[in-house]
Amino acid sequence: MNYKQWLAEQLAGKLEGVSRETLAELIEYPPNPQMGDLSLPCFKLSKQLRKAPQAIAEELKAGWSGHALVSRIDAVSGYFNVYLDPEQFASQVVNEVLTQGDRYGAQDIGQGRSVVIDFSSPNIAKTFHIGHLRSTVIGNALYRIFKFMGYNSVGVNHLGDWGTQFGKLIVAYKLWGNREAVEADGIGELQRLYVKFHDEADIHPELEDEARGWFVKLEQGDEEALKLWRWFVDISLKEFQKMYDLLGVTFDSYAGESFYNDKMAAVLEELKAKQLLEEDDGALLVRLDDYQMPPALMVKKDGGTLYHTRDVTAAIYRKNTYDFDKAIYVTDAGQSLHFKQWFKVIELMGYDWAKQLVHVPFGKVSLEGAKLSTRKGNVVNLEELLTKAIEKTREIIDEKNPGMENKDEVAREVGVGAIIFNDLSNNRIKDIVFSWDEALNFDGETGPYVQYTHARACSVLRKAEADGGAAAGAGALAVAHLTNAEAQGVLRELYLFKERIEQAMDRLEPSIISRYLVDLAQKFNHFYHECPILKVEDAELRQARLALVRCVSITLKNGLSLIGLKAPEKI
RNA sequence: GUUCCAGUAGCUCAGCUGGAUAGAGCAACGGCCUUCUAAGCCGUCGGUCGGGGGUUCGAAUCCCUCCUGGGACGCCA
Repeated sequence: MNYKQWLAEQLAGKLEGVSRETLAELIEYPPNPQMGDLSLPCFKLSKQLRKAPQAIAEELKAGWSGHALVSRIDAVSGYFNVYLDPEQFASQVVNEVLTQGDRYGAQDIGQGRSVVIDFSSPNIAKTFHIGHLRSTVIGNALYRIFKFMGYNSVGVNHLGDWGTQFGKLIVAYKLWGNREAVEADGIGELQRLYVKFHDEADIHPELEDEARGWFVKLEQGDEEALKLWRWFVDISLKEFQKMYDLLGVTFDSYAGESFYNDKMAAVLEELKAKQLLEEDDGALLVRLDDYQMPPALMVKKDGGTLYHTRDVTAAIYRKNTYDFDKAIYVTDAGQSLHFKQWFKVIELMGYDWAKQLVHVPFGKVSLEGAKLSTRKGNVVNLEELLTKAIEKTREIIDEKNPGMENKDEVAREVGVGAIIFNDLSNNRIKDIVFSWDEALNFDGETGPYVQYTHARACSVLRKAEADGGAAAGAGALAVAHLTNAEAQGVLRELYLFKERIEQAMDRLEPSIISRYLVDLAQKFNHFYHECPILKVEDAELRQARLALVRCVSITLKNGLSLIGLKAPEKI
């Protein structure tokens, strides 16, 4: 149930010329419960109605004919405040959560339309480090959120699997590498070869020519080059897959840069035919002066294509393949101009779906002030980070819950959860300075805190069942008992879930969910501490509180799942 | 130089796109486990919302300007 909409309907017609839609937009939640559950600030209506805000509020109060859901109304300094009946509210929220279960919060806004989400997109033969983590976890969360909202999410991992670096890698491998070492150490060895190439090329510049030569061979389909390239890709993907498995991330397509090699020529032809291409110093570009942007380079002097070319090509391909309603690109904010440029190119090509393209930028990750750089070795390897988080979790479990059965699994879910949550807990646009202490801190507003709260709720429910009482479902009739401040605080939070997911989707901001989960967990922990559940004598009250605990466990689990975290029942 | 983004408590951040007394967590200090998981709860301390103008009933939020930090700006992605 949507209370803003509901109240708007109740008030519609009471004020001349003010529509239900206008009211729905104006209605808000007061900052604290003493001021009610819903409120209509009358200031904006003041001009239109030519009355003082307080007079409008009074008028609404006087004209209020009462409603079963409402226990009290008031007009206070220009606000029309509505106090919901606590029993009705409790009953309605609890029923809704229990009935919908793991679908609580879901909607069908998308109605099956497709959203293509381009995320993660690591470079082949390079370490998967914390710099790639952001795109991966933000993209994954959006993927899940859109799905929950009725969209057909399509996850695309646009692999960096093409480019001159493969020429270098082939040269380095042939000169200094061997099969055993690469098979043993995977990306680590490939990276070592790549670094060695650069060191050697400083002394022997002719290596660069050789590398260029091998890349040309690769482009022309030379069998040896292709074979090596495929091998490098396979090895890298295998290692990436390990990370994706740990993180619980999946993709529907791994079509990366190489996939578009044979599709760019047609797009260039199209650009030419549409008279958008201009030659400048041997290069081909699309002028964007009219839009206050530098030109988009499409073809280099040497005939090579660029990432503008590839992105335009990929977008057209994806539109044709998936017929998306929206195409989302999750990359760091440094690429904002690039996206603005090629989105404009799509528009200039006459495609009205240009407005369906969105860039979702996020802030930089730095390491205690220094920029992350693979070449300088100034990176935090994601595998190392996850391993440490899992180990630390395992230690805490061994200390606090040594008798637990599936310790390894839980340690993995909580350790990885801590890392994911840490990355999603503030606005994506904010820069992050990575700190081991912070990433491995499990107190306060963290993933483990939310997971712990969920496990705690589950524990209560488990014990209730063991006591022979039916913990679930049956609480509906007695929930009228949930009228104290602590329970109402939890209920209010539970109610907000649906709205928060919608916001997270509209703003493409997973942190809204993370924040929400912390809020809900805090409210629940407060309730848990203040209100005995299993120990209350009154059977109905006990039943009602158990139902509320059930609702919290359901909602926490649903929310955690939306941002890619597991919700173990024991921690 | 042009342009984009950020600036809120000692630190990390929320603040529902203009509403009621600016909220959390961390750190510090003080309480709470013979009782449902202490990865928890309660309390104390902590703020000229970067500065200055403006818009209006009302501004952390919108506009202008300045300051500070970061990013982007034709053949890398």
